Amino acid sequence: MSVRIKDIAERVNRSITTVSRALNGYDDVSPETKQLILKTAKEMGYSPNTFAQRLQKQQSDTIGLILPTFSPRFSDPYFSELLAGIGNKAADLGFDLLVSTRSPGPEENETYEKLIDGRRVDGFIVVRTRKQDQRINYLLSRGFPFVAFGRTDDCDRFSYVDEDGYFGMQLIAEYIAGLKHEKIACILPPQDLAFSEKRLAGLQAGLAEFDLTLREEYIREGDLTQKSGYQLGGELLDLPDRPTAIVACNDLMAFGVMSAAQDRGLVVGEDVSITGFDDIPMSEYSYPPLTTVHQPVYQIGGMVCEMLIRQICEEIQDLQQVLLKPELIIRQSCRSYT
Amino acid sequence: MSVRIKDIAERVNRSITTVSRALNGYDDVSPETKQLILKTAKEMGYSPNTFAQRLQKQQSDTIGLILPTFSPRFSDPYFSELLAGIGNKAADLGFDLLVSTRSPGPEENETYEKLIDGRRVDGFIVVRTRKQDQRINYLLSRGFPFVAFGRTDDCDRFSYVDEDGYFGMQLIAEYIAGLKHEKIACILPPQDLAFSEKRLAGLQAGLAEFDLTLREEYIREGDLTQKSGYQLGGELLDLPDRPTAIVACNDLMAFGVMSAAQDRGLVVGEDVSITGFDDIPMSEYSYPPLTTVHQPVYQIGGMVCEMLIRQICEEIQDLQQVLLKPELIIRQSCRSYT
DNA sequence: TTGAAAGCGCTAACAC
DNA sequence: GTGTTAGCGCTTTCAA
Repeated sequence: MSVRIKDIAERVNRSITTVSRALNGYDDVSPETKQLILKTAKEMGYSPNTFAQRLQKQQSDTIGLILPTFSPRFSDPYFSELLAGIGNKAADLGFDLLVSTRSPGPEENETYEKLIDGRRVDGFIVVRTRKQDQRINYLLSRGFPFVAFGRTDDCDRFSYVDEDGYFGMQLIAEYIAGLKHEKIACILPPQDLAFSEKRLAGLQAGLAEFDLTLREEYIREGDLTQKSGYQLGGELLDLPDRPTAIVACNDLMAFGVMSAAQDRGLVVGEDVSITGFDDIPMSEYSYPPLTTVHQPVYQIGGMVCEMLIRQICEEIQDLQQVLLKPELIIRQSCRSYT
Repeated sequence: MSVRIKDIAERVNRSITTVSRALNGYDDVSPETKQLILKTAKEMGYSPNTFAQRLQKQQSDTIGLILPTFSPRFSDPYFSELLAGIGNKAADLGFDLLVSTRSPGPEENETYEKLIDGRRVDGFIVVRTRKQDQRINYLLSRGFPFVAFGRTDDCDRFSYVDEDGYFGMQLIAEYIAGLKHEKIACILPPQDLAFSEKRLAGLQAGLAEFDLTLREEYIREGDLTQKSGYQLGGELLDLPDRPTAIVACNDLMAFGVMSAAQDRGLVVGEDVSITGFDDIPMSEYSYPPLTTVHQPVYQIGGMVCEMLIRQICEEIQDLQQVLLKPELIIRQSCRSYT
């Protein structure tokens, strides 16, 4: 039913080799033959069988992305944007994108293993890196190509793109401290994530410039969802000596905190100041609009993807390590403490 | 470097045929041989070359999903949840998921064509259906397997899962009308989308039960983003004879409308009532929490995926058409008009 | 119960 | 410039 190279060969009375060469643009085919072949191929509606090509070439022209889905309700605007960035770039460069969704854990590792063993992908993009990242260790141990979005505790052995979360939180800290807040609370990402301690450290460093420290009781650890922001923000706000500013380590949690504050009759940006991190589109339309740190997620997706593909094609050998300087986006969720 | 069936064959002194049969669980292999082969395969760390299998079997065990990304900043929590639903189900059933991201238009169609012609996928999941959907017409004309999430103007020729948006909007209408609102505005999805007119019709039908009609000047068409909700909601609120309730056709636009109202010093759920559609997680944490209609997107993703795979495997021949009854989720963004 | 051989559709080394 | 041939790794007839 579908046209093969052989069919074309028979039609033009040439060998399949010649057809193959013409199709692949080799120049050891006479112009006339080439013309003829190209023309008939088009007429017959030929298109190559991808799997035959891949089997022969021993490469899949496919990159893998395994999304860590924490909850069943994996509804994260951040990831859909990242996906678009990766997907569009991959398509531009002629690569397929194979996506798997697994929750972190042993099953996740098996998925990596399976894809490698079945030779189904040429490389991976690893997202949401952990401090000690078994996925990365595994990939490293097998010498399999990958690029990470994010660093780890030990990241001089692989290529990555990351945003400088330390610096980003420093900006937040300076901003909040500049607003004269002193009772500052923080809701951290899960501790095992690589960016968790960097953000905390940045916050502390920024605060230190103003001779401020973060009180132990003001630190909480969330899971990056609105729900946990709501819960932990509530706890913080119910403290006898309530913080006047709450720094959430991502926008989603910040929205949860806002909601908790509003439930308690507090006006966000008046009675309590709240900040986020990521600058997802929603943060421009929350009430009040959220002060946060921007991450160019779409572009990062594109960069990571391109780096990986170049690595696969061996256009680059060296490690590439990119650290982006984030930008503070001031909106209306904070005000000066008086 | 990687183990092939041939290597195992040599090791156990059997033909590759026998090895293949043992590995594939055929029962015309003696138990001992089978044991031996399985054992050595494991020892040698054998795993089959996917592309060789696929070439031979003439099927890809892969389903395709082409996400329509409207804006470069494709940040839609709805889709990440859908993706998780599809992805997890696909993995469970042993299928790969190939994801492409393209903005609607000619390029999008080429992507479908390319994947089919290269025999890279066995079927597609089509999302965000249009009234006249060229993607679906194309797939139908080629007789290529697919299942749609959503209907079209002419949808008795293919399998789909859809939520009954007509009914959903009826619920909204009845709720709003029951709250004594009369000046009710509506922000529709883009007209070319299939669910657009269904939602409008449902709204009108629900209103009609209360002898209410939708005024022409109160109808707007958005693009499903917060931004357009903000813009159009603003227009509506600036009307000399301002509506008292604004029905947005998805949650994201509803958030935009809320933000526009708040910018104008209006209290949402007091001065103006606002509703959404989808019930994305954010709608529970907006200020105020949003009254909306629930869509079980994760489950829908799973259903659609399973239907497609059954269709591919020819376990089902008949068309499957599922229409889900939605549920109204009442939160705090509306109040009785007095 | 096993094996030889053909073939899936393509590429490439080599010879002419 | 073109064709012959082998081979990518696997499955599956067919014959023994």
